Amino acid sequence: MSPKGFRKVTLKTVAAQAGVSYQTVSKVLNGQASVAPETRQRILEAVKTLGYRPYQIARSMRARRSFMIGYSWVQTSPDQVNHILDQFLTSMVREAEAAGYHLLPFPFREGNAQVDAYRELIDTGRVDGFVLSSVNYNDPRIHFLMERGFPFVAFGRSDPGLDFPYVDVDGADGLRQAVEHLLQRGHTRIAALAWPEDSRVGNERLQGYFETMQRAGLVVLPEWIERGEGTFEFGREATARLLALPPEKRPTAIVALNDTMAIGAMHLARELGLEVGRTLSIIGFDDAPMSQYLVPALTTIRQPIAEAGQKCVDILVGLIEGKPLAQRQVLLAPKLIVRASG
Amino acid sequence: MSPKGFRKVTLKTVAAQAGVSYQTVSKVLNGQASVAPETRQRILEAVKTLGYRPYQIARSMRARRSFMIGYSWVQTSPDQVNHILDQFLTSMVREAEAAGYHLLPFPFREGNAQVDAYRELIDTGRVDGFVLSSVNYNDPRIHFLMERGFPFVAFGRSDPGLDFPYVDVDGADGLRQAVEHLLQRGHTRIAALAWPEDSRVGNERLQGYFETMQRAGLVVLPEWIERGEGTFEFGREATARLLALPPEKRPTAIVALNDTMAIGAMHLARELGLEVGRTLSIIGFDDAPMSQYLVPALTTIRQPIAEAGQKCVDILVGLIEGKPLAQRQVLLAPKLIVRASG
DNA sequence: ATGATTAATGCGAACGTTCGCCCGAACGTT
DNA sequence: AACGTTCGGGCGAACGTTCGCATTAATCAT
Repeated sequence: MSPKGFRKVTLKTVAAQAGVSYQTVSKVLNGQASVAPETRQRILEAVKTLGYRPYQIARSMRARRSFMIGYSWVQTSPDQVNHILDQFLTSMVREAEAAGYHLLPFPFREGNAQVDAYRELIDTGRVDGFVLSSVNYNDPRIHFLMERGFPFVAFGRSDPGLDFPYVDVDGADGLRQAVEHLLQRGHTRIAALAWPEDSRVGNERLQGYFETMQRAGLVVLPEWIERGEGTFEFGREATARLLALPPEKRPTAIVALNDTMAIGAMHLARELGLEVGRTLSIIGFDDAPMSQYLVPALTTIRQPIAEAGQKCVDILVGLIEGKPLAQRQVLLAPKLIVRASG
Repeated sequence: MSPKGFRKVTLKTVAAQAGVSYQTVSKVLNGQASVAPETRQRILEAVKTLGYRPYQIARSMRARRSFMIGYSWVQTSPDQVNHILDQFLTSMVREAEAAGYHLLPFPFREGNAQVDAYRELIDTGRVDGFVLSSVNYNDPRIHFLMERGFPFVAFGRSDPGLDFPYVDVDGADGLRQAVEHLLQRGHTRIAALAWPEDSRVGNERLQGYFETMQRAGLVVLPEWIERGEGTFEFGREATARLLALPPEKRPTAIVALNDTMAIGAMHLARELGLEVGRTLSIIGFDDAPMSQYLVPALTTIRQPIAEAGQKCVDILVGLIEGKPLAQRQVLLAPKLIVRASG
C-alpha cells in the first residue's frame, strides 16, 4: 500500500529514530507528560521526517470509541429528488471532521429491519452516535435509542411527549410568513395543499397556516384544505377542485407544503388561463432548485439546511463526549423567498 | 451504552458461557477449525443467548483493513442541485454493505489540500480504497493514487494515456442517440450547447454529436457550437444568438449537454414565441427531476447512475481483495428519454 | 500392543495505541 | 548533610480479534 515496500511507520518507528521508548512518543504527541525540550524536539523531528500519522483504528480500539456518526436517509423515488441531501450531508461531514468525527452512511430499511440496522451498528461498535432523519410520529428508532441510552440527535421532531435532542425547522413559522405575506397583499381566501394527517411535519406546517388565518379573523373553509401525497399530480388535481369552487368560496391564493405540489398547481392554473402571481397567487415550501426557473418564478420558503446539519453534529458530539450543552433542542426559522408567483 | 449496565459481550463472555477458550469461539464463528458438533452447538447457542456481535474495530485492527471506502464529491452551488448524489450514494452504500464495506464521506477540497485529504485517510488507515468522482483531465488524485498503488475506481475517465480502473457513462453514445433521433425527425441544422474545452465530459459528449452529424453527411457550422459554463443563463443567451442567425443557418434543433442549459433554451424560445417541440426541438442531458414537469416536457438523456455506483464499488472491492476482475474499465450506455420537446 | 495419524481444543502472540505506575536523577529545602 | 519534591522517561498492561502452533485425546494401521 505504501510507495514501493515502505513499511507502515508507527510509534515504534519514530521512537527508534529518536532514541526513546515508543510510549514517550505518544505522550509528546498528546502533550501528556513533561518531556525535556531537546527530547521533544528530537521526537517531533523524527515524526516529521518519517511522516508519522497515528493509526486511527488502534486509537479507536484503545479508546473504545469509533469517532463515527451513523446516518441513514430514505431514498426518494427516482422522479423526485432529495435536493436537501447534498447540503445536509456536506454540512454534517464538514462539521464532523472539525470535531474529529466521520460520517457512516448506511442503507435505510423499512419495518423491523430498520431498528436492526441501528442495533447492529451499535453492537459491532461501529458508531458513537446517530443522526436521524425522516422522523415521524412514534418513530421506533427514537424509542429504541432512548431505551438503550445511545447518543442521537433527530433532524425533525416526533411525538410531543418524548423528550429527546433534536434540530428542526419551524414549519409553522414558515407558513405563518407565507400566509402573512398573502394577507398583506390583500388575500383572504387562502387554500392549502397539505399532506395526510399522519405526517407530523405536515401538521406542524399546517398549524402555522391555521393560527395565522385565525389571528387575522378569517374563517378557513374545510374545502380549502386538500390532503394528498405531495406529488405534482396531486397538486394539479387538488387545484382543479379548488378552482372549481363557487366564486365566493374560490381561493385567490394557495400555499403548498412543498414545491412539487405548488408546481402542479401552477401547471393547472396555466391550463385554465389564469395568470399565476396576479389572478392566482401560489407559494411553495422547500425552495427546490428548479423553483427559481419557473415562469413565473415560485415564491417559496427556504429551510436552513446547512445550519441544521451543523447543529445536529454539534449537539451529537456534545452528547457523545458528555459536554454540557447549551441547548439540546433547536428550532430554526425558515425564510420566505418572495418571487413572482405570490 | 448497553441497556442498564450490561457490559459489552465479547468472545471471552461467550467462551465462559460455553466452557471453551475464547479462541475456539472465534474459530467456530469463522468456520476455521474442526470442532466437535456438540461443542459447536453449545457455542452457537451461547452466541445467540448473549447476542454476541464481533467488535469490528478489533477485527480491523487485527486484519489491518478498515473495510471502508473513501468518497468525496464537489458540492454544487446552492441554486443548482446534485440530483445524482442520492442515487449514486445509495447504490454505493447498498453495494458496499453487501460486500462487508462501508462508505466514508469526506469533505471535498480544492488545490493542494485535495490530495492531502486522500493521503491523510490512507496514512491513518481509515480507508481501503477510494471512489473518485468529478474527475477531469490531469487529475492530481489519480496520479497520486496510481503512484502509491492504492486501490481506487474513478467514476468518469481522465487522460486517454492513463490506464486506471473506471466506470463511466458513454456520453458520446448519448449524443449519438439524441442526434439520430433528431435526424429521423427530419432535422438537418442542429446546434449544440456545450461546455468549455477543458471539460473532458463535455468533449466526449460533443464528439458523439460531431461523429453522428458527419456520418449523416451534414456539415456543422462553427456558429452552432456554443460553449459556456452550463448555466441556465448561458443556455438563454446562447440560444438567443443561435436563433438570431440568418434563416439558412438558423438551427431547427438544439442539443444541450445538460438539462439546465436546455431549460434556458426553452425559456428563450418561449419568449420569442416559438413552439418548443414543433418549431424548435430541444434535447437535454441528465434527466433532471424537474425536466418531466416542464411544458413541454423535456426530451433528455438519462444516465444509469445507480448501476454506475454499484459497478464502482464492485470493481473497487475486487481490487482491494485482489480478486481477478472481469473488467476494470466499464462504459455504461445512457438512454434517450423521448418527451415532448424534441 | 505400539507407533503414527487425525481430530478437537488450548494457548501465546500480535496488530498500534494510550494510560498509569514506577524509578532514577537532579534539585531545592531545612 | 539528609530528605522530600519534581522532572524526565521507561515499562507493563489492556482494548478484542485472528492466526498458527502446541497439546492432548482418540483413532487407526501395523
